Amino acid sequence: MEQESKTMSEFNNFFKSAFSVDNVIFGFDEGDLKVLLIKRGADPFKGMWALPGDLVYPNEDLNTAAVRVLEELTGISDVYLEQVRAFGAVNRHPLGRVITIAYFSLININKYVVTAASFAQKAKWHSVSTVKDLAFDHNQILDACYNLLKQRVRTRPIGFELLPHKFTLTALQHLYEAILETELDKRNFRKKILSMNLLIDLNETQEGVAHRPAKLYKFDNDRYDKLVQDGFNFELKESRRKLMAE
Amino acid sequence: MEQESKTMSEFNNFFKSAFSVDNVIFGFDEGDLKVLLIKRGADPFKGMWALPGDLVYPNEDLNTAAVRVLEELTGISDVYLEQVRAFGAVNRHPLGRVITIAYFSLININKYVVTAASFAQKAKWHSVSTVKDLAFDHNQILDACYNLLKQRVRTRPIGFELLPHKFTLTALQHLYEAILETELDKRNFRKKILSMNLLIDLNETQEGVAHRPAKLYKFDNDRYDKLVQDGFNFELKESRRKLMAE
DNA sequence: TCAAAAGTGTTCTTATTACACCCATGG
DNA sequence: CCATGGGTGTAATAAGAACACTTTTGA
Repeated sequence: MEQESKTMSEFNNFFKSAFSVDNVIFGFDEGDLKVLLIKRGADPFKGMWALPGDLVYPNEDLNTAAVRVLEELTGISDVYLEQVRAFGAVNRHPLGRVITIAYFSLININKYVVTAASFAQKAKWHSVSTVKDLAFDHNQILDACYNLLKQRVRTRPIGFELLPHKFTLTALQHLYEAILETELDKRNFRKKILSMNLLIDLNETQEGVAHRPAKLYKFDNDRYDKLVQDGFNFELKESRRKLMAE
Repeated sequence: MEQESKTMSEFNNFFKSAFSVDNVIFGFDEGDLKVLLIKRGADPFKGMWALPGDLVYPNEDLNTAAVRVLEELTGISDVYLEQVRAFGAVNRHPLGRVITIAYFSLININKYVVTAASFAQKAKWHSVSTVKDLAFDHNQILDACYNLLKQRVRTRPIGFELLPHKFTLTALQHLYEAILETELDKRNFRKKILSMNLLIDLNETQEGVAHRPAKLYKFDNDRYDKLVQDGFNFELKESRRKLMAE
């Protein structure tokens, strides 16, 4: 950062801008990857769907602001949250120079509670695959966040963040298939996932399903924390059968 | 982005902040990964080394500002440049609320020309491995950029950006070894690199070296552009011998 | 003729892929 | 007893890793 050569008045000119955070909140439901959007109640872009976000308070860290936006809207905190990048095109905001820092977060959609904020802002889950025409540059932001999610999910075991505490291997596979927009081979998927020893077999099964009940697992946080230090790999490949068929 | 519920005066309060870009400019010389730093001539942090950066002009895109900083300092434009992320801790800048957007760029160090700006700012190349005690939060920024570089270099063929137009396979291997801080097996490295068909054999050799002269290659941009569309993989692994020896 | 780096293949091991049938439950 | 999804193993292929000697040049 370098402003030595600027006069004080020049320097002050720069302080006419603001920054915001926008949060791409992902959830998983009915075999489908969802994103939480709000309907704008005022101009600009009144009536359009937009990513939840807010201006960052003068004495607030960026991450804190992103957590706050999430918490006010969903009632949830303590979730997976990651900064993606800044979006700062000059004309991205009609009311002034506002750059935004994009985050994505992964929540277990069942924990979502309708808060006053989400009610007032008409928050609603949308299938990621069908979202279009968002306010501001939010389509671009969503694309960037979704692309990073695809990459992350192949290289870090963060998919679990989108599922309930107890889940079946089939649910996990469907989650990966939804995020990666591909099909995975069931046996290879299970072999790979189980060989990582990141799942704990709960010795419980589903109840009330009209077929053989599946075993339930939970994610092994302790073991994961240990593995993280070595930078282990967590890579998933798609079934070639489906690729050939295309 | 959401500021519907704020009054105009509240809204204006937010416009008391500024943003900057900081650019981690990497070069490669004498088998060593370098970063271009400037010595600060004024407070805050007078006399300390810092990343080159500047406040973003009110009518300037973030990327444009990053390119400008690079060009003013080095005389070079049209290089590999990528945004890393924003750094926005409340107290990261002593003079006010200034968030910064970090970029990294890769330049062929031989193309670097000492500009008036770089002279005035006492710009100097430092070995990345020995940098310490930078101004502001620039150590943190450098770390983040270096980590992303390590990842990028394993998955995208961008290493060539740091080399002269014509280079030897050994030079390329040394570059990768310097960036990844590891040793690579010569035969496996060559096999892998050549099997990608991203290098063009120039049918030329080094001159004036006191040993068997190496063949010169250049990067095949056209072929790379074609491959990019499929999202091909470009992965390098280190020699296990060295890992075992540790 | 020596020093210094260039160049080159094969074997072993590990990881990935393809693939099909029986099992347990509820209705 | 049927429909539905759960659960399992093996063989073939591909990719990665280990490893050592000969070649070419300038000094």
